[in-house]
Formats: sequence, C-alpha cells, structure tokens
Amino acid sequence: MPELPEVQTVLREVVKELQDARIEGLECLYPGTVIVDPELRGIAWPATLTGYERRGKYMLLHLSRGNSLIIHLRMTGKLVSTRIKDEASCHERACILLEGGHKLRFVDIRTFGKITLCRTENIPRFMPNLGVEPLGGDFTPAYLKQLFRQRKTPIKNALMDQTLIAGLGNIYANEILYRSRIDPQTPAGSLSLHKLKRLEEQTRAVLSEAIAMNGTSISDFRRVDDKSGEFQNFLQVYQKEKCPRGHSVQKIKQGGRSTFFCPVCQK
DNA sequence: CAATGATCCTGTCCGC
DNA sequence: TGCGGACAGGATCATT
Repeated sequence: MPELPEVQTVLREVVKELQDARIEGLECLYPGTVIVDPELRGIAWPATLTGYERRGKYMLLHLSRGNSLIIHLRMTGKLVSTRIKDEASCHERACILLEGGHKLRFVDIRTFGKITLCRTENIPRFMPNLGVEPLGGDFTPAYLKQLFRQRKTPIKNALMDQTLIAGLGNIYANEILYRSRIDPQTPAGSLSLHKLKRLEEQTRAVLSEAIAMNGTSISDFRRVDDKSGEFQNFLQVYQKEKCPRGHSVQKIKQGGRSTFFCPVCQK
C-alpha cells in the first residue's frame, strides 16, 4: 500500500521520467479516475514539468501553462513507464502521454486512485486538509503533545489520521509503534512527552530507512520501473507471527484496520 | 469538534 | 470444481 516512502519513491522516478520529455496529454480510461478542474480552460498540452513536491501521500507535479497534476495512488495505483515495460493491462485507468509515443500508464486494480489536472492556484480546492509532515521540522514531541491533547482515540488511529499527520498508513503505523515500544491502543492524549520523543525519533527513522530502500512491496506495490522496494524485508511486526525478540505478535482490529503488535515489548 | 462506521472496488484466499 | 464470504485498505461522507 503506497504510504509516504512509496509515494516518495514513485515521485522521484516519475520526475526522472517526465523531466526531459514533453507531456502531450492525459487520457482517462476509467470513469472518474481523471478529474479536470472546470476552471482549466484552453489547451493544457503540450506541457513540461516545472516543479514537484510530495504532500502526505499526494504527488504534485507542476506543469508549464500554470497547471498541475495531483496524483494519489490510493491502495493499488501504480505508474508504469512504457520505456521499461510496454505491456497492456486491463487495469490501466489513465495514461500520461509523452513525446515520442512513450507513456506513463496509471494502472490501478481497485480503481480508487485519482489523477487531477487543475490550475496550480486551485490545488487547495482539490486537496483535503493535511496534517504535519512527519519528516519536517515541525514534527516534534512538543507539537505531538499539543496535537494529541484531549484525544482519546488510540494512538494507532491518530497516526493514520491524515488530518493530524500526513503520510502514514497501516504498515508504517504498526512498525513505528513497535519500534517506539508503545501499545497501539494507548489513548493518544495520554502519551508522555518521553514516549512522544521515542515516537518522533522512530517515525523519522522508519520512514528514512524505508525511503532509502525504495519503499515496501507488500502485495502489489511496484516502482515505476516495475522493481520492488526492499523495506518489506525489514518489517518487524506487520503480518509477522513473532516479533524480533521472539514474542508472539497479536493481531487486533482498530478502526476497521489490522493492527499487529507485541504485548510484551509495547506498553 | 471528535469519533465511528459504511462505502467504494477487485483480486485472493479459505471453507464447504 | 465452484461458490459464497471474508479480507485487504485510503479517503470520504454520513451519523452519533
């Protein structure tokens, strides 16, 4: 499932794919996958990439002519370059057309992913309110203390709430809590500054390591070049029977999602 | 405002 | 063999 490290990985590779190519169009191949800003008038193409950024799990690609693409992979979205693999897929939902007949295919089994083409100044209209960037300077124990104040929701749910912290999903929330030795059921607002310090440090550590390893390929995440990430080899609790210290990992449901944790290591 | 639950969607896996 | 059902899960919307 693409979370922050996977999105970062894909963005880096998409940029490499787009930076020297003229973008000639955007094709929608499944109803609703491509959203076009009604204020975008006239001709958007051809365009070139003028900048890019990641915000939470969203990729923003800024184009010439004052337009931008907002890409969200949701659960099963993939961007596949025809330079690497030119093979049709029945799950192709959209397509970015490049000069020379090359394409960047948006392949998405479950059809939840979206590509929005909008005026750059209208980006906020097409994006939800997102919380703090977990690798940014604002992400500090004191900030978390304030953010979680009065919150009774379990810390696991809070970590995955994109309006609080942007970019964490189920896999990394589980891993971060294990490495922080925090019980995922702990009410967020009751965590001591001491534990929040561990949480902050481990969040940065886990995400940085995962980015360095090109993300986690569980089930169907693939990079633009169709290679897998490598971080799945370093997961400590997610879908594991035993934690690294040999204790049984417990699986529970929180907010409809699977939580994996070690009741011995995490208090 | 906070928290919860249903919804969207399809491939995979399990039990009968 | 095949069918039904559960599961996976990010974001959004409705409800409490």
